[in-house]
Amino acid sequence: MRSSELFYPTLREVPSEAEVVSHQLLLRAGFIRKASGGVYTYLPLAYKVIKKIENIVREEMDKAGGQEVLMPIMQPAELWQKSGRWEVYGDEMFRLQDRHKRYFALGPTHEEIITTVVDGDVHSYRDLPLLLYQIQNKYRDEIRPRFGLMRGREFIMKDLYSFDIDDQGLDVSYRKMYHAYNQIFTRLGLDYRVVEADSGAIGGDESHEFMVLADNGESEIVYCDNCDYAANVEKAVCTAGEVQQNDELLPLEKIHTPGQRTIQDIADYLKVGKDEQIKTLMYNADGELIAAILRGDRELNEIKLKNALGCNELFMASEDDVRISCGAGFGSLGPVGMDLKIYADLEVAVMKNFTCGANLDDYHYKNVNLGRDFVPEAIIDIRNAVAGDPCPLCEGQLKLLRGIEVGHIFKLGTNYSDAMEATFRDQNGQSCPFVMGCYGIGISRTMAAAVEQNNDENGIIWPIPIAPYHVIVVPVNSKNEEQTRMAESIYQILQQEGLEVIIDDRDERAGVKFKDADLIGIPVRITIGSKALQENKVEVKKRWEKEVELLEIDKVAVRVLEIIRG
RNA sequence: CGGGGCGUGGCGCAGUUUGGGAGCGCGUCUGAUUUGGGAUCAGAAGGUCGCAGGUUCAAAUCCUGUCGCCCCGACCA
Repeated sequence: MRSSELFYPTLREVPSEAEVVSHQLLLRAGFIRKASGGVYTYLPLAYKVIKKIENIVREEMDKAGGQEVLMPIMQPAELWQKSGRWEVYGDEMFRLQDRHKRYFALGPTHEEIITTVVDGDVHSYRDLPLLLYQIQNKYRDEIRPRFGLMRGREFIMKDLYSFDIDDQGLDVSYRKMYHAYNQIFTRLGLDYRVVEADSGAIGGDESHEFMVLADNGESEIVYCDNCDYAANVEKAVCTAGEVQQNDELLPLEKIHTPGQRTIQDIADYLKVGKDEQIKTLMYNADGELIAAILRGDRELNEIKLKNALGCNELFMASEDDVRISCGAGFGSLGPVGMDLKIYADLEVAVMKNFTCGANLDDYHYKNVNLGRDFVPEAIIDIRNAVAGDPCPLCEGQLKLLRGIEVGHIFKLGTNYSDAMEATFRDQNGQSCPFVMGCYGIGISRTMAAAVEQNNDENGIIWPIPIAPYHVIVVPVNSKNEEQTRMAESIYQILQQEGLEVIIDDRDERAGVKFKDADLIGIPVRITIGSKALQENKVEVKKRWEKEVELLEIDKVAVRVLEIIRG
């Protein structure tokens, strides 16, 4: 491809709307343009990358026994009403009406459709397992689209749905996908981790997320420095820690603490450590007010609390509600004498003589002890894991990383097939619901994640497997015929070797060409300049290294192939 | 939806406080000189100041409404 003909409008300045580096670079390098919030056009370079990612995904899905289908984006409301998700999905689903006023959804996902199709034509256990997948646009009216392609309202996704006879079958399908996903992200050339995940609203008992590591990723993950354990912080198992054994229980003491509201306030005022206090958080769980207590320096994990309570809706209570039932405001709450259900974090059970609010404004208790001064409804794991926590599996310590969730695999079980009444006949002629799994990869997000992980101050550094082109040939001076001729010749040779090549044939100064080549992130650059050319040599430079190699012209193709093909 | 901010040539911004000439840098076009890291000089084109009302002799500027965008929070691949 000739630069002069390639449509890649690069920008010198950063568009002000872009905050994160992947968004900035994809805009600056002429990969994407915005149509509307969270909706983008993929220009030629971006679409090449997308297709490369898709093809790697496609190959691994096929290898794992998947069959590709294409499903409607516009889906009738009835299907969603049947599964119950027409209501559940709420404002996040795009809805539209046809001329007959019939409702449709723009598919945010395709469980309903695929389950209906399979139910219609798969009637026997003999036809299972069945693995069907699609790669296409999906739509979610995100509360807040952001970070360019990272969280769009229209995005490209691969979803595979597995249909099995029973849980054992699902285990097999799940493991196939787990393996395929590892193959995929390895082949994409990305640094990633698999973590145990919360399966969220979709339900199911096992779930893993595939995280591309990036410093400013949206998700926090913990991993063990000694074993294979890794989990989303939402899911990471926390342990109780050591009991403070030799401390005696001291008598409860009520202390006047005027104006002291926060954990920090009390730490300063009473000279007690944050880890010697407990905080009391009030939640509304399906309409019932409950208290969650944990060590003063810890953060509550709402997902863990929600899972433990088994409730549908969980949100922080208003201060007014709290005052009515506890008699005090947020800064002075505590479990002692509280008339609500109290859920204590595991750590609270091993603390002794701690400090907390007294349910009376401007008063706190000292030397509170669980069991003696109050009895919780349950003692459970409800805090966020932090770096330095003990690994739940071994003697190691947990470390913290940030990542971008690019893949997520779920065991759905019979949640959808039950709702959709999708069944087959087993060996005994019994009608059974399909046992399902669902396995997603955010294709467009993966492109953004790749940029997020691979860039420097000059631009993108594409991993070779997904680079839009392998090589860019740059004659330094476009007016120099000898250089131009040599550039054209190398361009031809490399193409004949099956490489994807750009030749920068524009009448631009060398600086402009170098800047653009770096910005769009082509892995290998071949520079043809006068000095080297006199010795019959050209420069080969890898995008991710500073050094250049001076090579005889007839050695260039071999060297480039070596770099690209490994 | 709550909080904050922004809409002015393609991009980045000033001008709005205190109403009266629509400006700057980059980019684009023409010509010349340049050619190893986003050149220089000379010239040129390009804007309903997001949109709709209102106030005023006069509105980018003041008022009301509305649309869009960005950031923080709850949601998620």
